[in-house]
Amino acid sequence: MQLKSNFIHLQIDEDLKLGKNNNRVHTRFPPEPNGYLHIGHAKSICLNFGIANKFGGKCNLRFDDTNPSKEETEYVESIMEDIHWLGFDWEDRLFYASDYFEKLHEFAIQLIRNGKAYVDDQDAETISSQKGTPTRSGIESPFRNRSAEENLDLFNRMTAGEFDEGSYVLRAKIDMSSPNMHMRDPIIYRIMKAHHHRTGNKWVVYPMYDFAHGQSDFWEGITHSICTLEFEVHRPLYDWFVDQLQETEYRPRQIEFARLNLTYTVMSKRKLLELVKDGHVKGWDDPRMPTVSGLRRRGFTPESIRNFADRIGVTKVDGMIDVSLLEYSVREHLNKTAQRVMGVLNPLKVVITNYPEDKTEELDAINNPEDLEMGTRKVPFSREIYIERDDFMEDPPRKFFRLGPGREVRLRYAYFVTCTDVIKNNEGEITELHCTHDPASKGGNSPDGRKVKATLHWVSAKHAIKSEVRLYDRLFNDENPDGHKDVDFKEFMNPESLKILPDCYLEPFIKNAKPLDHFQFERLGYFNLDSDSAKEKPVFNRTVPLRDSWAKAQKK
RNA sequence: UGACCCGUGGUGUAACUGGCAACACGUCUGUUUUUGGUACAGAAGAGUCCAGGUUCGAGCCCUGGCGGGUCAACCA
Repeated sequence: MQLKSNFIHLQIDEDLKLGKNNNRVHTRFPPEPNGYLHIGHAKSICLNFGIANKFGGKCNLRFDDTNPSKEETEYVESIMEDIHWLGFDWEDRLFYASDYFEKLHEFAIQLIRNGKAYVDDQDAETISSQKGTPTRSGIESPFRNRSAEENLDLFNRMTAGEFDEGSYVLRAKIDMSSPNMHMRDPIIYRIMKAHHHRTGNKWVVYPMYDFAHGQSDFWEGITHSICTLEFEVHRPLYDWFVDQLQETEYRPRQIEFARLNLTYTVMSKRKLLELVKDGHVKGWDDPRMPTVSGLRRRGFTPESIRNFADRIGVTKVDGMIDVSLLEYSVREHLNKTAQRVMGVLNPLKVVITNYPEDKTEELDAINNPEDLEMGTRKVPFSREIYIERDDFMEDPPRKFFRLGPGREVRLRYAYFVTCTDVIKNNEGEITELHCTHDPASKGGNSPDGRKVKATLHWVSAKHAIKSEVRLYDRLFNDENPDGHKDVDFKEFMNPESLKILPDCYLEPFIKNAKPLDHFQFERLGYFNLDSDSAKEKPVFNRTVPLRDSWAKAQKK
């Protein structure tokens, strides 16, 4: 597929034209392993790996693991799985910021020697108060001007574990009166006596993001370091550190783009973690989550996510994308590829009164009208079947084309049937329908050329596979759940985001389904087999319903 | 009362070094159809935040406003 061009591609073109970095293009995707990847990360992954592809370059995977208190191996593993599933590969270029702890530490010492970094004894609160505000410049720390020797000694003792957490930090010596807060002597090393998922207890001092990121880029030979908009103000600091390292023409360049915002969803890892930890969803891969693992379990395909990422484009405009565009992308892909099958979600029994009791016929059904090469299958038909309750109305309104008393409709791939009787229980609820079929219409066409207005899906009662179907709706009822200053995003949770239908009937074909297999249940939507399935009871997730112009018309 | 960034149909993006605004989704109409799906055909919908300026000509360049976002974690 030809990827849409964007402003970053244009800038890279320009860099190439200028012959920068020996015409190399090298990007990286740098997740912090403190949570699962979400659709916003997918956008970034498609961007970074996509650039490597387009320009014949490379893209590294680098875990940004400089904060041991939040990072875990579980996250590392899920992230790698998700990237591969999305269809991208870092080959042999798997890195960690922690790979550079040694070099980073040496670099810090070099800065100290050059009088460009110093140890500060003050606590967090004091340092913060001296930082000033965006509109008022800061004041210098009383420890700012001690000697390189003293700084070196203190930093070594910090490293050796002689001090408590929070008692000392190492700061870059830049400019306390800079209009850019990030240049006001940023902290570059802090003491943390925490177990690191890779380096264990080797270190008690850890570099901050700003001190690790650009340097890691530099050492990996990254040419274009693409990140989200909120890091824009960090760029001067990124450049400042690179200035200290640069020894040849080679230089990485940071470019920022707008992160993805989707309607009716929250995207911050902190909030997603909260939903998981507090049990509002069943885990990171709950099919209602915007995580890659959640989307996968819900039945989204990598292709559809990649197409979505391409469709939404890449800019610096902080916008909000309608989830319906994501849904469109899956429908588009699944329409072309999904095996069709018939399944009844809200069953209503129908007895074909003029069909023999013991007879069963095997009818031919097309597996995918969009791809005839997928062939056909046999669907069993018998005297008792189930149809969708919504497909019958006792007193149908004008535009209702489906079954009603005395009406004739087609049962897909089977027969024309006419409703003769409506059976009710004592409460007046419809429990059963009696119909007659026209034997001449076998397969779904009448030789006399008679037309019917509707085609219904159905399942033979005695052959049906009973199964559970889970219907999902948006997790939040508000378009922008975390966009309200005074209301917690959880206030907007949709109590009906999950509806479980325990007694659905599916045609026998789905017996062979494997977890994650995609199907279109004809006239209903796209579904896939959930990992919760048991042999006796399969469980299907509804990925997304089909477009439904009847339902839409009804709303009016 | 600082710095940086952003401002094109309802939404998201286009418009190469200035040449009377294009595409996708959505919406609405029809056609086809053994899925009220898909496909196909067509329509409506912005004059590019505002005001000046440069120019034969500006969404693109300049100036000034207005609106929105980001930045004051020993998070990333």
